[in-house]
Amino acid sequence: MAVTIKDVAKKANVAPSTVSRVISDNPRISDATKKRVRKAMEELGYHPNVNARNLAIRSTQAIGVIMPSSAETSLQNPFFPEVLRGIGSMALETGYSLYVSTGGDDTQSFEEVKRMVYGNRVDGIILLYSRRNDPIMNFLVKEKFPFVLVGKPYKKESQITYVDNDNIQASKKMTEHLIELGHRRIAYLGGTTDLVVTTDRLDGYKQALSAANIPINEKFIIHDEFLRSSGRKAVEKLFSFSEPPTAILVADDMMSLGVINMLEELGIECPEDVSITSFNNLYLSEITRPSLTTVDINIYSLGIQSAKSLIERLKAKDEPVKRVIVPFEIKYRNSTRALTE
Amino acid sequence: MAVTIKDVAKKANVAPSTVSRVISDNPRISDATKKRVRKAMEELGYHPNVNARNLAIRSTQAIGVIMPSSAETSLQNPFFPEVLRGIGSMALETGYSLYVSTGGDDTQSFEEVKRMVYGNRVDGIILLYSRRNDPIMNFLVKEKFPFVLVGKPYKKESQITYVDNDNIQASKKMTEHLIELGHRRIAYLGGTTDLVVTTDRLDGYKQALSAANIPINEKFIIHDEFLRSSGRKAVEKLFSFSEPPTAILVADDMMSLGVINMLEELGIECPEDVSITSFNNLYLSEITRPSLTTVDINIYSLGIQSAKSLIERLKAKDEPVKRVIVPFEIKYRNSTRALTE
DNA sequence: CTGAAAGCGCTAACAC
DNA sequence: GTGTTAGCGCTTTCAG
Repeated sequence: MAVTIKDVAKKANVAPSTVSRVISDNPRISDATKKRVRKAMEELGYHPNVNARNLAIRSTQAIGVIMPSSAETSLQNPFFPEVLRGIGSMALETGYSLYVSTGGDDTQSFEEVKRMVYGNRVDGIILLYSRRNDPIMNFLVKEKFPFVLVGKPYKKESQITYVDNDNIQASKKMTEHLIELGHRRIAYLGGTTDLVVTTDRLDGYKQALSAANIPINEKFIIHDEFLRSSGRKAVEKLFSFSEPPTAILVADDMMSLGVINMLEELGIECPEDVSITSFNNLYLSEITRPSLTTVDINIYSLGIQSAKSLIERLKAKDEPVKRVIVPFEIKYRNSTRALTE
Repeated sequence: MAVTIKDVAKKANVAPSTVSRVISDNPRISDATKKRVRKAMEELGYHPNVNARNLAIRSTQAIGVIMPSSAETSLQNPFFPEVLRGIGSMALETGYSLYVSTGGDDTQSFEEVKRMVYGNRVDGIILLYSRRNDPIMNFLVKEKFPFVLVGKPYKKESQITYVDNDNIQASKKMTEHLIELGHRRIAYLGGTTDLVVTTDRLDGYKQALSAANIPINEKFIIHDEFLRSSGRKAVEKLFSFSEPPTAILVADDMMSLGVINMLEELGIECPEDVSITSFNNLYLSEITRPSLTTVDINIYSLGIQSAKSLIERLKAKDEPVKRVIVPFEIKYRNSTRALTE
């Protein structure tokens, strides 16, 4: 087997405990022996065994990251690698490792989480999505296991540390923008209503309409899986009305791509015939045609902040529950235009 | 602390070793005691401590996944979540966990790998990219640490287990398709030549041209970061020739998006003015406009196979080095058309 | 300042 | 079939 702390101890003529202290840079060790021990470590090519260490200190220096169950095509959404990048960079900086669960179906996802929690694999967890009545989140809460949520909790908001954008506000601002451009018939296309982010964005939309005294037309509000053809019917229907929308607020960049594509098949051009606004500011929203007017939600920063909050909590058990709101910024591009009729 | 194997042993009136045997479902334990022990575990809410187990068996049941250093925008490429999904599903099935390194810069990436390897954090590693003279791969080879590569090794091919498509063939086929469509002036746009996949696809392109007796025009071969504006100059130049290309073989779907976008800004339409073929068949290649004629490289399967190969290797130390070639399939869509002039 | 020794929770001979 | 007993490699009192 590999070289252990004992080998180093022997070579440096000290006790294993001394070596251990050198590793953790304990100030009570004389510089002389420190130097000697380090030299021995060097020569032997010693590297501490993390497992043994973790067992002894009952911690793992690892955090678990839970993606939504991959049944959904959602995983192809570049949102995830991007948060991961943020989380990863913070983890690196603080010496934590990343354990990732990519899901499978809901049951498997849950199993993975149990393994992480019960098996002492990770010290804390970051949940990359928020939906109502999520069994995993309920489990984490029940077990009092440290975790932070990326997104807004469906309930028990005050008891859960989470990192989110102000999606209601962002959506409201975006809708107001459309209104300023002269649009009145504005539709909302969102994904599954299970996700809190979807309903938040819907709320913002409604608020803006109400504030502008535009009646809310329930027929203009559609929830569907727009990535697949199933969404086509919905879009077709939307434009079969005698007074179809002149603008659409779409809840996600990937979805927008799909919607624009469907529209084109129906002979409806964006932005000429209909303006589209979107969310997330994925890299591709800039290079798609038309480039998307979209809300930059700062995905990377969501990752950074969530990792930061979790790690703070792990270091100080009594760290208070907190909410971190990452600012958003609207990117004005070419998928919207003023209504001139 | 949590409930341990001893607690269960006591409660079930057996020795800890018996409990351990029940956990691993050792056939030498009578069904009666098995039942009794399981009941005790149930009642106590016992879950084995993975760290302790790992320490005892000197293994971690975890595999490390190394992404390219995230300096590159490449991480926003949905390729990664998709392989991850494949790897994850295989890992789940076999009881392995996933450790992910998201990079940071090259140095940090390397550090992470060392931590994984030396710290005994993972049993094996999957490298998600292949480039020439990659220090990480060299390190892994030198340390004789079990790993598999997604992509083709730059050298020492016979000593490294890897999972890849036949990119040369795929590229050749695609180029032939363009030739059949009547194109003669075909350009190749690829990413950094560091990546083996880039050069493989270039090779296939060249082979097809040569086979068709079309001289290779070096001015038609461009390597650049097409995601950013830097690529624009290259594209502009390409179309400033008196005889510009009528078709372009682009090495990646995301890149194709960017290229089509640039072309449009130059007033060049796809497929009317220029045909474009692409690689990867990301989900978005179907919903972009025009939808992309692209090579489906079966990303998910690349993930599955790489995990499978690694795990086989981990289970049998003497498992031979192997090469797995995942089949590709060309998806014919709307970014290409026959040349009629 | 440093050493000795007792664990952390589990597995794996080796007995019986 | 099941119990006993050493470890796995590291940390951490407690002495000195």
